[in-house]
Amino acid sequence: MARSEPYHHENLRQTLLAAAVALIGEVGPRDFTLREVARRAGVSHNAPYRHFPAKDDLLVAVATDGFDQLTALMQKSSARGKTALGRLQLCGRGYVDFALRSPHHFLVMFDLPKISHEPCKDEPVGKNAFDVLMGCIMAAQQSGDLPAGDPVPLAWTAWSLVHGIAKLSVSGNLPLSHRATLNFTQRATEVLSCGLMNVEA
Amino acid sequence: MARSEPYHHENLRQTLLAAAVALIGEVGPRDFTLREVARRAGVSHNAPYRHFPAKDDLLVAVATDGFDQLTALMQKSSARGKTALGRLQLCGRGYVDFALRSPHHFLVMFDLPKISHEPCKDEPVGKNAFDVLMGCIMAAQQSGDLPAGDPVPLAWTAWSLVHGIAKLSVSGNLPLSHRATLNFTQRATEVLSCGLMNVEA
DNA sequence: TGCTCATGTTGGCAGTGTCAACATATACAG
DNA sequence: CTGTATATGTTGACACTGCCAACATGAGCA
Repeated sequence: MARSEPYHHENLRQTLLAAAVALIGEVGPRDFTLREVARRAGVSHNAPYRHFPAKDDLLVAVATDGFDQLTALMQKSSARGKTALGRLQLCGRGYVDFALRSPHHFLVMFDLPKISHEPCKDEPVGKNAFDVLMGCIMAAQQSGDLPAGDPVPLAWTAWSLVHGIAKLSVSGNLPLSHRATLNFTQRATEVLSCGLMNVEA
Repeated sequence: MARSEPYHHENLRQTLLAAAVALIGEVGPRDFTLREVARRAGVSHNAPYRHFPAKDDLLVAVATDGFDQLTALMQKSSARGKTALGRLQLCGRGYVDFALRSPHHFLVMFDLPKISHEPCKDEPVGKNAFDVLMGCIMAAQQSGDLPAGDPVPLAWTAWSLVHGIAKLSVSGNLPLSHRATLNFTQRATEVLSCGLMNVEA
C-alpha cells in the first residue's frame, strides 16, 4: 500500500512526456528545460536520459503528441461541414484553431530542427494530419468542388495558406482576435478554392 | 599607426552585429551564443552588454537587419515585372527566395518573442517589408488586377500564403527544390489573385 | 590638472545539457 | 532458493551559458 518506491516508477516515460507537454504550454520552447521536467516528474535531473537520448528527442515526442491533437481537432472540426468543400474549409479552420490555442506546442512542431530536417524519414511526424487534409481535398475533387488531377499540389497550396495564417497569428503579425482570425481563415480558403476552380489550365 | 588599442574599438556595435548575423547564418538561433559573438569580435565575453542590454536585444537587431535585406530583395524582385500583377507575384517570389537563402535569419525574424509580442510598438520591425507588399497590392488594384476596396485584408491573405510557403519550405515540409519552390510560389499566387477577382461579394 | 563617464576588462554565480560512475530492484538461469 | 545480468534510477562532475558586480582605462570637459 503505497510504500515508498525510490526506484522504478510506474511509467516514468509517460509521466515525463506529460510534464514536458505541460511545461511547453506554460513557458514555450525557449525556456523549456530538461531539469525542470525532471523536477515536475519528481525524479533526478538525469532520469530522463534513461528514456530519451537527448533533450531534443523529448521535444520530438512533445511534437508528436501535438500532431496527434492537431489531427484530432482537424477531424472533429471538418466533420461539422455539410458539403465536401465546407468540410475542407473547416479542416483549415481547425488547424488555425489549434495553433491559436496551443501556440507554444505549435512552435515545437514546426521549428524543431530534429523534426524539420529529418533526413528522408519514411513516416514524417505530421503525416496523419496531412492525410486528413488530403482526404478532404480528394473528397472535394470528387464532388466537383475542386478541379480533378493530382491532389498533392492542391494540398500544398491549401496547407501553405492556412499554415501562413496560423504562423503569422501566433507570432503576433495579424492583429486579429481569435474569433476574427478564424473567420478570416474561412474567407481566405473560400477565395483560394474559387481561384483553384477558375484559374486557366 | 595601428597601435594596440585594448579599449574603445572603432565601432564595436556594428562589429558585433555583423558577427551576430554571420553566426546566425551558420548555426541558427538555437546554437547562437553571445560569448561566441564576442569571441569573433575579438572582445571579452561581457563587452556586448555595453551595446545590447541582453541577448535577445542583439537578436532583435539581427532580425531588423534581416527585414532590411528582405525589403530590398522584394523591391528588387518585383521591379522586374511588366504588369502590376506580375510585380505583385514577383514580390512574393522574392519573399520566398529570401527565406530559402537565409533560413536561419528568417527564423529569427518571426519566432523571436521579443519581436513577436512587442506590446503595441508604433513601428513594427517588419513594417518596411509589409509596405512594399502594400504598394504592390494597391498598384494591382488601380490597374484592375485586384478588386477595389480595403487593401489590408488582401495584403494579409497574400502574405499568409507566401509566408506559409516560406515556412513550410524552410522547415522541410515541402519536398521541392529551391527552383521548384519558387515556381510553386508563382503558381500559388496566380491562383490566389484569380480567386480574389472571382469570388462573390 | 582633475572629475566624470562611456566603454572596455576580469571574476563570479546560478543554471543548463550531458557524461561517468554507482546503486538498486527485477528477471531469469542454475 | 540463490546468484547474476540488466534495466532504470541516483549522485557527482564538467564545460558552457547568460548575466551581474567590481574594477580599469581612456576621452572630454571644468
